[in-house]
Amino acid sequence: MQARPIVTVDIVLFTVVDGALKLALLDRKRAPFEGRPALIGGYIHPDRDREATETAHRLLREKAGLEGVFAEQLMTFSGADRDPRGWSVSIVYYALVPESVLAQAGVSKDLRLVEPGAPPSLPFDHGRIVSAALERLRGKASYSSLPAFLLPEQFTLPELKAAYETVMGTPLNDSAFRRKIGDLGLIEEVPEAKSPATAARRRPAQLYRLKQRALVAFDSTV
Amino acid sequence: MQARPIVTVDIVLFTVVDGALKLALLDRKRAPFEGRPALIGGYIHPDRDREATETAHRLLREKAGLEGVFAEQLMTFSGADRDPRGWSVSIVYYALVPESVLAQAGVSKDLRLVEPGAPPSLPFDHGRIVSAALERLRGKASYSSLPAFLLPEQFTLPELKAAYETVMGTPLNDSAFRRKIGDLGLIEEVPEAKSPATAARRRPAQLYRLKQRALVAFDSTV
DNA sequence: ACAATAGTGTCTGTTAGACACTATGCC
DNA sequence: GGCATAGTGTCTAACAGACACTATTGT
Repeated sequence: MQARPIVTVDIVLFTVVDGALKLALLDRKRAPFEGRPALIGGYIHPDRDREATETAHRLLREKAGLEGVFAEQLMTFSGADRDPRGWSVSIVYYALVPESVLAQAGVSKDLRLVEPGAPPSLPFDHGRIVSAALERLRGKASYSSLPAFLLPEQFTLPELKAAYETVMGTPLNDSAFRRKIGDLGLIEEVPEAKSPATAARRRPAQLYRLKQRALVAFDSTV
Repeated sequence: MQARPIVTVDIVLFTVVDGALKLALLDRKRAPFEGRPALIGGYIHPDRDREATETAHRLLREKAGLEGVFAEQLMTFSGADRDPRGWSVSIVYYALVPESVLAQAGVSKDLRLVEPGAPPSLPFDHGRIVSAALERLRGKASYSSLPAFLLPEQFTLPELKAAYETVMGTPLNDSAFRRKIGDLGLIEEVPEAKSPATAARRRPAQLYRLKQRALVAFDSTV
């Protein structure tokens, strides 16, 4: 029997701050590359994780203090050269979290938010992984309600539109956006709920949330 | 340090026979599930494979006698319960091969071609894997030249259209199909080449092939 | 000439973007 | 009333499906 490869899970964690997409990194606590910012990652614990998805959520909890975050498998990177410890496999997830959640108590203050398009030089093949995650996020955003996971549980359509624009990097047409969102049928009105008409704002907006089935849909694959 | 999971690569191999999509299975040579038909699979050999994609191609070569087949990563399945040998990770690829290649000398005669929509009961979680592969194939076919990999290197537009229809399971409009294929820009005419006007056929058709860049595009991810 | 398949042109209904318009709140 | 943001209605241009038409071969 051959030696088995090392198996890890890595997470490309995205959020939106001030209308800009950000990538969350953590400084590595151990060799190799100790002290350098890198994707959130760790070993699979066969005795604690029933599945790699559980590893991903455990890592988000233990390393970042994040609970119940949206995460989906991106793809698996492998090879002899990507990790100095030897032949390795990394099952990579991408995750989306609202900025408001990052501000909550219990969430790691060590998370570094960087520009995902031009991140600092990253260890392993994490640079390539981030590129692949960005591409997937953009590709999938346009025909799904993915960007909603960057917002609080309840959100207005203008907020959702801004989240799409941030992810895609291009402005959208307002009425076309509303039509499309309606056609997708993934979100629903929160009855009787209007956004607070805060300070500079004027007319309050209708609040929406993801339909339950939309959440379920995202548990399965691609 | 924890025990490492078992790491395997499995391949969902598709072909088209008489206008019907088929899934190729191999009888397992070893326990567990010895003798039962299953996906083509095997261990990563860290000393021989530089990358999981190389494992996939090596398995296609060693177990099925297939060389240079189109293969792309689908996703990774993992967990404590999917393999009786213990906590396991399977990096799954799907592959497309023309029927003509399966008929060549050197290709394993043990390949069993079955209906992918209703395959025999499969060991491990291979049933779920096949469903996911079918879904991906259908989802991706419509905006790519994927079905061309089910055809010989040179093919006519009517053949390509038939391949699309087989994969998608629905008839397509002819002129719309030609427009779309042209817009995608993934195939090119083979200069001066017409299909032979065989027996029952009348007017010969222009031959096409995938552009080189289309082949490259498929090496990267989703 | 005719049968059969390859390939093109055009008509039409649907959809996405542009943009002007109305609606609702605070001051 | 004025201003800012929310939300709607409508016009138009691009596109996909339908389908009739032309083109090219073997017999």
